[in-house]
Amino acid sequence: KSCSEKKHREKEKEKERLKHKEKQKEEKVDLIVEEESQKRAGGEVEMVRHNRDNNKNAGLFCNVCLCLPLFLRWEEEKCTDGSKWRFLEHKGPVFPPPYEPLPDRVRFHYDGKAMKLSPGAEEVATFYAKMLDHEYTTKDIFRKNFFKDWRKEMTSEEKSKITELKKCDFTEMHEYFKAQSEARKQMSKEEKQKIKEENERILQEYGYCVMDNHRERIGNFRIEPPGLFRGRGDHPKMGKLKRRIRPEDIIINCSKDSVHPKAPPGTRWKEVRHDNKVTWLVSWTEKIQGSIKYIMLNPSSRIKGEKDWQKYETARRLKKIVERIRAQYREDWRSKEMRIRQRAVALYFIDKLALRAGNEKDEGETADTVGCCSLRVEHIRLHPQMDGQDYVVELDFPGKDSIRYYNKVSVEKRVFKNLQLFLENKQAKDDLFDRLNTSILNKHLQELMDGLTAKVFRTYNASITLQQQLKELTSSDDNIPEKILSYNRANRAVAVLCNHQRAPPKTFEKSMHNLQTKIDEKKKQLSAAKKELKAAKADAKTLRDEKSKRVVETKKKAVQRISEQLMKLEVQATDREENKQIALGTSKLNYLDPRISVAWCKKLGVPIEKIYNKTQREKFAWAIDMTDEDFEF
DNA sequence: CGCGTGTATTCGGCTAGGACATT
DNA sequence: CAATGTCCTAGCCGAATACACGC
Repeated sequence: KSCSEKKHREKEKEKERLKHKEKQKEEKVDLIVEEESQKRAGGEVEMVRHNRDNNKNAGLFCNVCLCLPLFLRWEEEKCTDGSKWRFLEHKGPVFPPPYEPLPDRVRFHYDGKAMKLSPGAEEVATFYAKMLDHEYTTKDIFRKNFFKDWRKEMTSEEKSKITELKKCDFTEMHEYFKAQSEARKQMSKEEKQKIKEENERILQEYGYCVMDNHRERIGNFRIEPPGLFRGRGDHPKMGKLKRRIRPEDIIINCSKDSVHPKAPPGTRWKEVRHDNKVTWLVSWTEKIQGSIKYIMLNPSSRIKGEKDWQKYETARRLKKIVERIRAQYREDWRSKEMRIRQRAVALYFIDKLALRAGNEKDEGETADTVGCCSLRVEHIRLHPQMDGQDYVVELDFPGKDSIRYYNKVSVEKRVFKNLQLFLENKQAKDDLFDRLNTSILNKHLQELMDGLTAKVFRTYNASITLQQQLKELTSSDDNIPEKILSYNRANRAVAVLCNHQRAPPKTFEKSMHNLQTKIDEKKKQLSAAKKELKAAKADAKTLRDEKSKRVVETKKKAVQRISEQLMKLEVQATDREENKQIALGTSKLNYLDPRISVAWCKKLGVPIEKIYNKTQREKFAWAIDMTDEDFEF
């Protein structure tokens, strides 16, 4: 059933494409562009080796124009004046549904007594009730912040009654929501299908915009629903109320000459502006940190893809001069000036350890996390000698998202001596690099290379590591599962470098155990199959007829198949074990030049689908499209 | 062997956190 | 140089999907 539905959808899409293509032809855009691309194919643009007719990735092209490979299209449409688009039309954001008061039977209790809350107070109470079995609700700061904000939503009567959170009993509400989500799971197929269709309708209406001549997918077209703020780590604002966003809070950005999005009936937007120097479609101010939130396009869009491409091109430019930069910062370790020594040592950390830049943060407003430039004395320990190594630096600090960075590295003597110097006469809370911040560092980097900033080192080191590791680990003789294991190992080396950690999956032990059982069974199966093969061979030798020969062949094949399956399982087990606490996704999505992976796939005959799933292929369409097997980062 | 059902795994949405440019 | 604005990076978690299993 679902298969025929898929086909149907495909057909629909195809129809739409054709329609759009017709339109394009009418405007003669296709023709002009075609000629232009022929001209370029002559030489100028390095990457133009593309033959449209041979292209198997037709589905990757813009579904409006279907005219050109992405990167060529981008070339065509390039603007130099800093404007990000010429035309932008969209339908505005989708708001979350309004609050539905609880049925009367679901009661809130205060100090043991049932109590009906006013709708405003009740809504906020449900936010808390929904989180009851989350660790957050055990934290003092969370509870304190929640209670304070909740009281602001109460009527004066409620306010005078409800004075202590610990006398509040939300369990009935909690049970109610659990039952609700259970009921949702138990819904019939038809009901589920209906919901799916409705979501699809909303996606089609609000999930796309037209930017310049293309229909592009929007990233997050839904306004964030109200709830309780969940900061990460020890966030001083956790538990605060995130208010409902109203149309009056929202700024719309679109073309003057587009059909402007309509505010919901009886409301109006805060503002409609037409700023083509920015890429966002909708923005609002979030009241907890006072920061601005945006609705922007999906990673598959031109505007994101082009930027991504550019990011990797910058990293490749760094590759060309990185040795020179290294020579220089080594030189700077002996500078007369403290600020230069600090800059040079910090840059060494950023380069060698792939640390983030480390901007200052406002104390008290955010969790206490640091990066390179904001490291403090308490985050570093020096060991002239440790584990048989000289000059060991021990780093231990909370990084982005309060993920712990812990590492012991042996450094050069000069770095070590400098660090000792930086630490002299300082307290635990003092900055390690007191004469340095990200702005100073980036200003310096800018002078070394156009577009160079601290984060380019992270991108560069991640990508170059992947390329090296792939070269080192894979051989063309390996079979596909082995190649994929090697790819994952290369990917893993990068994730370790960038400190991309995850909590071990809750079911890790169990799933590992299951896999082991499967492996044991396979082994038994294999030895049985081998035995059978032997017997068959013996039969064939004595009987010498066609039939027994055929039996030998089938048994042979069975043995082969089973041993392949076994191998696959064993590889899978290794891969999973090694991946216990490491997240590969972040580096794959944000740090690894996709062209490295695409080239590797082509060279080794690995289908790209084994490396990138559908979303990833959409995001990296430009790379899949332009890269051939001898691409070098 | 196909089918429905329950369970493990993967995906992608969500939204916070950070880098860096601009004001 | 601090504040603001923009957009990229991040892990978590529920939903979707793949897979195993029994009939």
